[in-house]
Amino acid sequence: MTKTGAAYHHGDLRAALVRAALELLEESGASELSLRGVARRAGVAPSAPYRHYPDRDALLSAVAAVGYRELTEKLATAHPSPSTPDDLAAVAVAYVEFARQRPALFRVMFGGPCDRDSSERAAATAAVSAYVGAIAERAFPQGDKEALSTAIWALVHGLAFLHLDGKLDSSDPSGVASRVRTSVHALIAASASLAAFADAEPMGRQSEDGSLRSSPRPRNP
Amino acid sequence: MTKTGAAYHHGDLRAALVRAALELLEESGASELSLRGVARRAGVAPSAPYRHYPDRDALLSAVAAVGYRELTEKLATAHPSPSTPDDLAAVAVAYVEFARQRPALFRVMFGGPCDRDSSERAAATAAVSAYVGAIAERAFPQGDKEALSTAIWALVHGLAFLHLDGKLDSSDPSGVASRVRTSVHALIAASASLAAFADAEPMGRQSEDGSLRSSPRPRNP
DNA sequence: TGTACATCAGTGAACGCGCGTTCACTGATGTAC
DNA sequence: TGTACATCAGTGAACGCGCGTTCACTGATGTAC
Repeated sequence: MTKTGAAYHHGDLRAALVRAALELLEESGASELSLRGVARRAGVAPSAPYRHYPDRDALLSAVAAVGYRELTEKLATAHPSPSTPDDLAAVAVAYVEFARQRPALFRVMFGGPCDRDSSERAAATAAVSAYVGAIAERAFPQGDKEALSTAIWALVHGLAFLHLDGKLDSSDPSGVASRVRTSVHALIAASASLAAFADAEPMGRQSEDGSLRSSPRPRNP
Repeated sequence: MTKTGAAYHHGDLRAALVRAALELLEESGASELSLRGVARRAGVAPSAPYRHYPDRDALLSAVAAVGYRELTEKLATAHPSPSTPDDLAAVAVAYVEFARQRPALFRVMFGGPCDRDSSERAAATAAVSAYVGAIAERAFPQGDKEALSTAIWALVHGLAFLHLDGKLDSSDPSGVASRVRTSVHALIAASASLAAFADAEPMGRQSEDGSLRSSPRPRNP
């Protein structure tokens, strides 16, 4: 196992290929990856990858899986256990930032159908879902958690794509961030008001504003 | 101008190519379009399209432009001038439905960067934006309209993509629709409560915010 | 410790393919007189 | 109304390209004795 230098036996070509693919995505900005291109980048014959991946799709799935893991990490770094709206907004900003900083990778992760996929990729996707779900669980202690976590994920995901596609101006990072924060706060406000009504019944003011519950629960005496 | 049959001179190859491309997208489900494939489908030599489009990208942009127009139409059909949350939700459902029914076209429209594009495409994109903006204008008469319209667009766009990518289950159309409705209502609720606070006059009934009531409205004695 | 050998992880040539684009061409159309 | 001719909108062969994948191969590694 030669640690340094390119020996005949590479050592860990499997991982090196994924690394090479990530580099290409990072550099080119284009999300099309060719097996040959990746092999070239890894300094290896075009046929070498077939020792480690049955075909191109398998390699791509491995790349996507790494992307999911890194995204999850980035979100966790933004805030390890978000509970306030500000915390949540910070996580949302991190999500969109990830998409903007690594658009090609993001497209590999989310740009295409995911069927008949590698279990590695499926697992990594599930992890992201679970993570978002957990966040929502904490942030929306009452209310229709599933609906709210879906909504917030979709909101953030949509913001990411609209910026990526140039539908929203993303030339100014801080502008992007504040747009994300504003949107998230708007969505959370709903949950907050619901919570307020749920907890604090006395609340004479605009009580009928309770009309706004997304899933009308008659939790009221 | 031979109306029927394939003469040497096609008549309106320009439009026929776009039509052929749309058909291919519809049938294959894949969003990759090749110029040669489109020409083949239109029953024409591979070089013929060059009479009408400078290159492949130009044709793709034309296709995307048609997609934008059709999307706008579909939204308008869902509700010509949405003002209540239910109206808005109906439009949102139409948006996601469009994505689900024509995933490949949707990807052509939103799947890639949009820079240096045909003016035709840019104009069509702008039209969608404007349309969404106008809806938001009506639906959120007070409050930060721009933020809210961005948020709602992103929410819906994200829902569309997550379903497309299999991140959310889209096997049951009515399930999808109700998920969309719930999410939209949740977001709108925020706007309503914010508006209520903003106006925060003594506030007997929230009479003037008429447009914002979500469906289960007057549930109060 | 040294040798024989199986297995592993690469090589590199070759395959067939479809692609975008170009080019010289030609058939059809429309216009001027 | 009929003819000459320019222009338009196609054809089809050809270009070079990079792709995914296969195959027989070979160098390096590790294991059994």
